[in-house]
Amino acid sequence: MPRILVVEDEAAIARVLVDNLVYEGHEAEAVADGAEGLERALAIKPDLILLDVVLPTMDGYEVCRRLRAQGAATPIIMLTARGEEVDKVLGLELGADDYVTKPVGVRELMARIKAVLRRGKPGAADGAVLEFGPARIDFERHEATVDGRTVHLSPKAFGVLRLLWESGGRTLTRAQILEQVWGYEVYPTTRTVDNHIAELRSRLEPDPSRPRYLLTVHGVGYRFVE
Amino acid sequence: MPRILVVEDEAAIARVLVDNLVYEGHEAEAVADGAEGLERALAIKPDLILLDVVLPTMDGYEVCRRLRAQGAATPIIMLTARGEEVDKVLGLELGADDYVTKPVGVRELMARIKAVLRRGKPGAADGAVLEFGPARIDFERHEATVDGRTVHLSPKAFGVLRLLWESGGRTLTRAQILEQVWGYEVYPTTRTVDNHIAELRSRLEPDPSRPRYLLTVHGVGYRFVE
DNA sequence: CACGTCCATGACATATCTGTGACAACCCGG
DNA sequence: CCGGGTTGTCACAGATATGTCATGGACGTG
Repeated sequence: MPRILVVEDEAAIARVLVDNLVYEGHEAEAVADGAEGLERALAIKPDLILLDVVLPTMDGYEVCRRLRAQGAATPIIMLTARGEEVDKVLGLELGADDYVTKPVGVRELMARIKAVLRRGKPGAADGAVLEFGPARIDFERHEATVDGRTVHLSPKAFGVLRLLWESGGRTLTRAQILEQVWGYEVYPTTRTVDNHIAELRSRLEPDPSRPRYLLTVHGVGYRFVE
Repeated sequence: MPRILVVEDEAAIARVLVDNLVYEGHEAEAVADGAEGLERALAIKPDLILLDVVLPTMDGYEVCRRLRAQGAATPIIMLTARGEEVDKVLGLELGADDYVTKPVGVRELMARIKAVLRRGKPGAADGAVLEFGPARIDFERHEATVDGRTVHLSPKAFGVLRLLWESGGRTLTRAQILEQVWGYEVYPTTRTVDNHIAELRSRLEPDPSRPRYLLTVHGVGYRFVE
């Protein structure tokens, strides 16, 4: 479960953010000033930081800079008031991964958080390449090859495979897969997942009728083993 | 240890840059205006100069031009705001070795610095020519030829192609392409990207209806393979 | 001011993806 | 070995995404 640190001095805003983050299934914690934010960030090593620019004791820019100076690669989304010097924020994106202007719709913010988290997933930056058997999948390039020949995979298939891979062998239910790959809004039938699994098998498994990597866990869901 | 001069008037950005450079094991120094930058560059003969375009007293273009006029071969990376006159930087043969648009990820910038330093001096011509199939694109000169015959490419098309090329085969979404080539202020429809891809294909691909180099990744975006 | 280039937009045709349902094959516990 | 629930497979049609083209406006030039 992604752990998110909110650094925001306005209590009302902080509360809204934390509530929503928790509702979305994240683990969220808020602190109210810059120095404390920096400290907590280093202590709990969150997966993402929502960082207000205007803060007591130390402003957001400074917190961001210091974190980076210490080599922290944690994704950071800066929160700026509208009309604030956007250029400054943008220039400073030399450290931040995204920025949003307040007031911001919660939904949009959550979407950006998802985007940043996904982007920062293990391997997203460098070699997001999965190899098993004769297959080789480069998620960065959206390219899949089997025995050197490129095979075509649909976007959804890529998504499912990536999720299963990133889950490191754990079994996921169809509902979990739908939630992760499709999103929270649209819920197709769980049978739909089967189809994409079938696609993956038929194109990647050496013997599609006898899956060796994309395994069915009867009564539960699917899992991927390298 | 490589010595790097940063010419950047916004203190916050300069600080971030210097911090990161030092963190990466370089020797870094920053000055805040153009005239001073020119002076320091001649005085300390750095191994690389990071040069902002917008500067007090003398803009980056001018600094670059004057340095070259004096025979300085120091590699220069220009920092421009997104969507700013990239053409100018590239086309005017100012003698810059690379350019990056702000905001830029620290990681990417450091990578480019490393690349430029490794490249040594011959720099300029080195990385700016793309050849694939019958096509040859010289980004320095804004010149494209197919089978020896010159073909015309619009500035935007050049930008798109260069971005895709520099992305080394990664798939970029239309939004990413817009962000990088157009800038963050103006957001044309994502369909606009399609048009420029179409232009590139119709002029560079041997068989425009069956693209071999400029590939579509359905549901995601585009990528370029040599 | 007329001209040409560049470029964003929209409409349309086409290609591709996706969800669904039906049925067969399968698994597993009685 | 049987039966109920689960999964594999397939084809189809609706939904989406993309290729393509024409239009008109913006801009710079002569």
